[in-house]
Amino acid sequence: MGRQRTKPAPTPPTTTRGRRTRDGLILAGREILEQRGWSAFTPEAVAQTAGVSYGTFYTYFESRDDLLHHVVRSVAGEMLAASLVSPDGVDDPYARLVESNRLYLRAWDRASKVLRLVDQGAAADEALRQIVHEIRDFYVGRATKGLRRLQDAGLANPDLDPRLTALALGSMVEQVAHARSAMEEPYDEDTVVDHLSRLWASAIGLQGAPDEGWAARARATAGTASD
Amino acid sequence: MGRQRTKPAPTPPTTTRGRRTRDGLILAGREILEQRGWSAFTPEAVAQTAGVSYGTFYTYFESRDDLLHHVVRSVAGEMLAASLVSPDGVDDPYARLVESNRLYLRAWDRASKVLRLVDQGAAADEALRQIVHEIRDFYVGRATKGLRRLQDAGLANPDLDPRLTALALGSMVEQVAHARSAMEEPYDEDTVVDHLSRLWASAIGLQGAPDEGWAARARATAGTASD
Amino acid sequence: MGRQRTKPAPTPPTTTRGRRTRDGLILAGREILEQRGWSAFTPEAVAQTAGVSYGTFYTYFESRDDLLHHVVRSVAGEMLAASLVSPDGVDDPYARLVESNRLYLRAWDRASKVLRLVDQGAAADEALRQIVHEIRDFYVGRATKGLRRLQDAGLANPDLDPRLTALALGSMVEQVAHARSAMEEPYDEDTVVDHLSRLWASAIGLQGAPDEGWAARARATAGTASD
Amino acid sequence: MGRQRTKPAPTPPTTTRGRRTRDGLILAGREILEQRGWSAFTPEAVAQTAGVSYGTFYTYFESRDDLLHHVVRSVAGEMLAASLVSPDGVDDPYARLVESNRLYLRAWDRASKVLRLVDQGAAADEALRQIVHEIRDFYVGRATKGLRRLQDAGLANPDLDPRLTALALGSMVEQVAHARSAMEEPYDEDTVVDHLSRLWASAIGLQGAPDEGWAARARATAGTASD
DNA sequence: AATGAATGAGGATTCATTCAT
DNA sequence: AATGAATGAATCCTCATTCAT
Repeated sequence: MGRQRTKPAPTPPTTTRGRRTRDGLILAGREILEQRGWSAFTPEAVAQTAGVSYGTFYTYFESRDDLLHHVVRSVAGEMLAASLVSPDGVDDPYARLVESNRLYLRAWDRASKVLRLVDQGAAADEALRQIVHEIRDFYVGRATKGLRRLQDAGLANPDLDPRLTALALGSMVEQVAHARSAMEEPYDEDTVVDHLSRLWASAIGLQGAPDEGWAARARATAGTASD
Repeated sequence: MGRQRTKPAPTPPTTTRGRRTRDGLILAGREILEQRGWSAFTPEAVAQTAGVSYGTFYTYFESRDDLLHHVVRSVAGEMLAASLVSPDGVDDPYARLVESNRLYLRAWDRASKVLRLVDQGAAADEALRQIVHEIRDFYVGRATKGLRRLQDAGLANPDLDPRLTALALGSMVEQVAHARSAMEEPYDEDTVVDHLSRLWASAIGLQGAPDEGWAARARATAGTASD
Repeated sequence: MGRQRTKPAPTPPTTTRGRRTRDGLILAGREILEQRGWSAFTPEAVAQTAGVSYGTFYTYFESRDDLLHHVVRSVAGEMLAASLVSPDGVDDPYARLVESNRLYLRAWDRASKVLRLVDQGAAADEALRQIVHEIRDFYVGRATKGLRRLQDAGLANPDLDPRLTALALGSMVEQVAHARSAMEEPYDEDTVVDHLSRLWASAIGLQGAPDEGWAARARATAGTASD
Repeated sequence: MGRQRTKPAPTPPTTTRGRRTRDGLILAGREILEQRGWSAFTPEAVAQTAGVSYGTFYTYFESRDDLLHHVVRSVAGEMLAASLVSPDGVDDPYARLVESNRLYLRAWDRASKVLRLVDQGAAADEALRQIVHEIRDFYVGRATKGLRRLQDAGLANPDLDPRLTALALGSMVEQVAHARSAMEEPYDEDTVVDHLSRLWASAIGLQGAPDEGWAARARATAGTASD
């Protein structure tokens, strides 16, 4: 009796061809967001980039926002993948830090463009903003735990609030990743990872980190000089 | 013959009332950008928020992008003001670092929302993106010079690339400012400034910084323990 | 904090010009519905018929359905007006019946096209269908009361269910009005009103109605014949 | 040269299975029109309701309008069947009237939804509207002939125009059928048929009809009262 | 200066129909 | 004969901007 009024809600494709088209659209959408920004993210542009016709877009997505959801989820998935890879096989804390920073730098590099659009309120969708927050929380949470472990082991400065410190140093990585991708002549990845890791290590007073020696030498020199 | 002027090309207001209306529009535009994002930044919404009628908007601004220019310039001005205030009267490097971080934290807090929109390519206007880059450059440039001076004075780790380090630590402050303003229960400002400053100081190995002692003590303890 | 997401909801015009434009759109919409049916009822066609530009439509109406609401309300208003005019000053029940039928014939004539579209589910809007039902109910309700009064006064057949009878005879008027307007060569109004009234009167056995004599004469004749 | 055929032009199904699928689609189309209106009458919805896949629709029908044709023809067929059943075996005019009204009430009940859609100009197809007119004409024509016969036999009021009267009373039946099917708690069929028949009979002054006596009694009473 | 109505190009979405499998 | 993905013209709606008062 009651009349149906909800849109058919595009069904997931059943055939291989369908899945390929759909994935192509998501990928195209992501590329457009990354390279040309929100204002270029139109169904028409996405369809064209994916090499399909205009209406095909709506065979797979309810709306432009629906595609955005899928793109964001795809990006979020990559970020989380970067977190999980982080190898526990390595013993040396500094080496692990370097590895972790490299992964995150890469992950944020690709992700930040898309995630910030959402953050900026491009789409008026609370659920999306939630996803972005969760990613940051996950990232910071991981770093917080790592720092706390080091502090407990007496390998890092115990006077730092682990969470706030993790937030600050994680922020550093995120924003550097973003800034780097906007540069005309970006710093070389190794250089950036090296610096970020050394700064991070020194900031938390990590025992056995590369720049650890400098302070001692400096004090020694200063002592000599002042004598 | 006579010059053909399609558009009246809004003249700067001559009366006090005019100036007040104009400033009100700029302020309204800024508030909307900060609180509701780019998609809410419509001439109609701005006019309504400023409490004037729809058409009045175009009495003062050529276009929506024109207003955006003014908003961005206003924000940029605040950022630069924060830089200039930076007190040279203080002698202690760490104290100056704290003061500087506090000012930037505040400045980025307000500015980041607006500047990132531009960064995101909200407006297809190269000139605007230029302004944003200049602000960042100015900020990083200042920090770079400061760091170099410290290195030259033997007060900071000379093995760090000054520019990349300044970029990284400046990024930390910027992103923390942004993250803080998005939090439900933000950290208290003093706490944040304190942590950022200590992390910054430790990261560059600043002589005489609060956490300097920890490394020595840790080594001593470690030495004792291993004996 | 919460972001606003409801459409501005077009404000009623404040100026005379605005009101004129708005009324023109409603009128144009009604004419299109009456003359060219639902499928021709597009914002573009309405605007063009009203002699205004495309976008002006949306200055006054949220959507095509919004305009339909206004059109239906306007039609409904006319139907009700027809009911209220019905003169109580006339004493003779049959004369009043004729007057009433004439008014309803005219009212249904114009209204039926529009109201049936709604009835047919052109717009998926329950509220509209409700309005149509209310009009019919009002009409039938009036006729029901009139019949009951006549029955109580001994002037109409008391064996008839007043409501069902009112529904049936009212239906007759409505459908005749509709059928007439669809004819190539419609019956003349006076003829139709005369017939409807006589049929209605005879159907309820109204005392003093024009055809009352026939039955008696017929019986008399029949009697004579059979004699 | 060879005939160019853009479209395969659906052939009538040769297999039993094919016929069943085709009939299922027509039935599904009809149900959708009756229950959910014109706007829900999409090839997709029809196919889904019939339980076949999307593209199968076009295996059997050239277009949506093609299916509509078939549905209308099916409905029209039922209406005509109702007319033909009308039993000439019954002698009593009133009894025949009752039987006829019952059949038409049922037939219009189902048919009116679909036929009115066409009438409303849902499909921009003149041929369809023609079919609807023919049905009404047939119906009214039958009633006209019946009435004329009664008048000639001295059994009905000869002062009524047979065609206009048939139109009016037929309209009554049609519209009551339609109104009844839209009611929450419809009147019971027997009650409706009884009332429609009595009203019809009284309206034409049918000799020997149930309410005939009332007028005489009323006059008698009135006479007595006035004495 | 101020107002608010008017404009129309641009963008999102629908859906009848076609096509490859 | 059946399937469901692909197509794109047609349509609804938005909103930056212009204009008459």
